[in-house]
Amino acid sequence: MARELDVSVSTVSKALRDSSDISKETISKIKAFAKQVNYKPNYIAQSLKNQKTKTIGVIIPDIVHHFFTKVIKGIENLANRKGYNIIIGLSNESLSNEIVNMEMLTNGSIDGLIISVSRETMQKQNYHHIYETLNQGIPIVMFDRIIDKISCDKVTIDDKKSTQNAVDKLIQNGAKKIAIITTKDYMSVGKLRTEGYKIALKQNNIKVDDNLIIEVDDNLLYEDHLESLEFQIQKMFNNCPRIDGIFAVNELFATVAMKIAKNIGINVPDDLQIIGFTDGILSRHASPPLSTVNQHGESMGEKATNILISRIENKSTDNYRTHIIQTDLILRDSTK
Amino acid sequence: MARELDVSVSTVSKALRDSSDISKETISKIKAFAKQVNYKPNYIAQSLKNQKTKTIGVIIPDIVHHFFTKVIKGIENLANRKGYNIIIGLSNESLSNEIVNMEMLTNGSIDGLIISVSRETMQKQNYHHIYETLNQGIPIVMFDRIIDKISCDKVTIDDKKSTQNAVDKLIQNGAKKIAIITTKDYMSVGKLRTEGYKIALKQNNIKVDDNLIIEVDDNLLYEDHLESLEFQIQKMFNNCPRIDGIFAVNELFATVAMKIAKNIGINVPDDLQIIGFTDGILSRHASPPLSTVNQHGESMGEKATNILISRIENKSTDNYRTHIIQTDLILRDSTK
DNA sequence: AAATAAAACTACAACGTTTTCGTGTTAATA
DNA sequence: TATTAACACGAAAACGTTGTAGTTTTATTT
Repeated sequence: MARELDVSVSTVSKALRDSSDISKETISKIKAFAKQVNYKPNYIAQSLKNQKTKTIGVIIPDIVHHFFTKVIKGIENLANRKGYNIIIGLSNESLSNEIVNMEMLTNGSIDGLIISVSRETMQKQNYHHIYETLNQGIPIVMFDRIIDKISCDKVTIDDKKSTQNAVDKLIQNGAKKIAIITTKDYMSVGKLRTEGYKIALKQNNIKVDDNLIIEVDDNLLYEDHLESLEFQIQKMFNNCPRIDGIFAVNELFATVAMKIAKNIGINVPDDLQIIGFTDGILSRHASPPLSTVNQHGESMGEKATNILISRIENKSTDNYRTHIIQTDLILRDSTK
Repeated sequence: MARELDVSVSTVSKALRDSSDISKETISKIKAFAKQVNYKPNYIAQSLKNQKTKTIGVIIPDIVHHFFTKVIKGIENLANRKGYNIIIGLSNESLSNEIVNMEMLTNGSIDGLIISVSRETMQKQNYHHIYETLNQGIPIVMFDRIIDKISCDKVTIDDKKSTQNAVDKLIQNGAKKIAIITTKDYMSVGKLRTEGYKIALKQNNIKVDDNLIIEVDDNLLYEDHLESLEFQIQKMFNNCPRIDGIFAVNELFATVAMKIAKNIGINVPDDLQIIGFTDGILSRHASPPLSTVNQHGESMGEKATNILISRIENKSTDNYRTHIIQTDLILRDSTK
C-alpha cells in the first residue's frame, strides 16, 4: 500500500491511527485508499509487535453439553464486545487431551485461559500443566469444576448451598424420604452437592440413609449408554419403594429417574417430587417439566471473561478471588 | 535461549529442527536445554514468517444447539489431529454479527473458514462479506445452511431425499393424513424439506393439503418463548383432528407437537406417528422417544474440516464440490 | 536574509522465528 | 605443502506492524 501511494510505511501506519504528525489531507487520502482496497492490518504482525494476541483460550471437557455451551455463549459475547476472539479446545474429559490443548495454546497464541478441567484431571489430581501455564505468566480463570489448591481466579456457584436450598424445598413440600443421585467423589461438584444434601437433611432432623445416596460413575456414561445409570436407579426404587423426593446433580439423572419412576407407576409430583440441576433443554421439555437449580451459565461465562480480561490488561498478580454466581430454583411441575 | 547457551539464534533454530548442518552434540545439548527451560517456539512469530496460522475459523449461528455442537466436535477433533486450532465466532442469527466476526477473523488470523450462515443472512440474501473473504483468497467451506449461488466447497445432507424417506416411512406405517411442521421459506433447509415432504405424498397419491403445512417463523422463537409455535400446532389439531402423522423439521418442533398431542388425548404412536429431524438429546429422552432423521453432525464437521485443510494446503482454487453426508432414520417409539 | 520553530514525513529497530548465503575450521586429497 | 571438500556454525533478511528518533520541508520571527 505504501508503494502504491508513494509514501513510507510509517506514514501509512500513522495515518491509519490518526497520528498528529500527519497532515489531514494525507490522512484522508490514505484512509480513502485503504477503504478502496479493503486493507486490514495484519493481526498476527500486530500480535507479534505488541506481545498481545487479543485472543482468549477456552478449554472445556465437552461441547455437546448444554451448560458448557451457555458458558461459551457468555464468554464469546463479552469477549467480542471487548475486541477479543476465543479459541476453543475440547478435552473430552481426558487429561492428555487437556494437556495437548494447553500446549497448543500456551505458545503465544493466547493472552489468557478460561478452563473447566476434565474429569480425569480431577480424578488423577495431576495439575502440572496448569501450574506451568501460570508460571509462564498466562492468567487462568477456572470455572465450574475448580481446583481449590491452585491459586488463580475462579468462578463457580455455591454448590453446597444451592443443593441445600433445593432439598429444603423438597422437605418443605412434604417429602420425607429424599434420595440424591450424584457422581463419584472425585468430582468437586458431585461431592459438594452431596454435602449440601446431607446438611439439609440434618437441619431438618432427617437421618441420612446411605441407601438413598446413589453415586453414579459417569466415566461409564456415554450418550446412549445409560444402562448402568438406569440399573442403579431401578435398584434404588426396588430397595426403597417409599421414596418421595429425589435431588439429581444434573438434568440427565433427573430425567432418567423421572422416566423410570413413571414406568413403575409412580406419579410425579404427587407421589414423588424431583429437582434437577442445570436449567437445560431436557428439564424444560420433560413431561412434566422439571424443577431445577439454574446455574446461569451465561453469567458465569461473562464473569469469567471479565475477570480474565482485567487480569490480562492490568497484569496484577495478587488477590486471586473466587467469585460466586448466584443460583436460583426454577419451580416447574415436578415439584408440588 | 541463544544467549544463555552462547550460540546464535540460527543455530538454536536449526538444532530444534534437526538440521543436517548442526553437529549431533550441539543438537542434543540445545534440545536438552530447551526441555529444561520448557521452551516452546512462538506460534505468532512462526505464523508471521510462514504466512500460515494453522488456525481454522468457525462461524455458526448459535452454540446452544445440539446439532451445531456435534459439528464443532467433529471439526475440533480432526483439526486438532492435523495440528490446527479452531477459533469460534457466533453470529446469533444476525447478519451484522456475522460480518463483524468475519472481519475479525479475516485479517490474517485464520487459514480458512467453516461457516453455517445466519438466518438473517439467508433472509436478506446479503452475501457481500462472504464474497470478500473468498476474494481475499481465504477458502471457505459452508455446511448445513448453504447458499447455492456462492461458489465454494459445501457439505450438507440431502434434505429433500431424507425427508422423503421419512415421510415414506410414515405412509408405509399406515399414516394417511400427514402434516409437516417447517420453517418459513427463506431457510434453505426448511424449503428443501417441505419439497421432500410433497414429493413423498405425491408419489403415494396423497393430495397435498396446505392446511397441513405449518410454517413457523422461528425469528419469533426464543428459548422459553414457544407460544406462537404451540398456538400454531394447536390450531392445526383443531382444524384437522384426524391427523395421523407428523414430520417436523427439527426435534424441538417434534417434541412440542408430541406434547400437545398427548395433552389432548392423542396416543403416540397408535393414533399419531411423529418423526423429527436431528438426533438430539430431546428426541432420545422424550416419552416416548422420538424417531428422527440422524444428520451425523460429527461426520459433517469432519468432512468439512478435511476439505478445508486440503484446500488450504494445496491451494487449488477450482473444482468446488458439494459433499452430501448420508442421513439415516432412527426408529424409536413415536412410530409404529 | 538568517535563525528558529513548527509541521510533515521517513528511516530504522524491534517483536521471534526461518532460511539463505557466507565464513571459518578441520580433515582429506593431490 | 597447497587445494579442496566436508562440516559446523553465524550473519542477515524477511514476515507486517508500531514507535522512536531523526530529517526534510515549510512557515514564522528577528
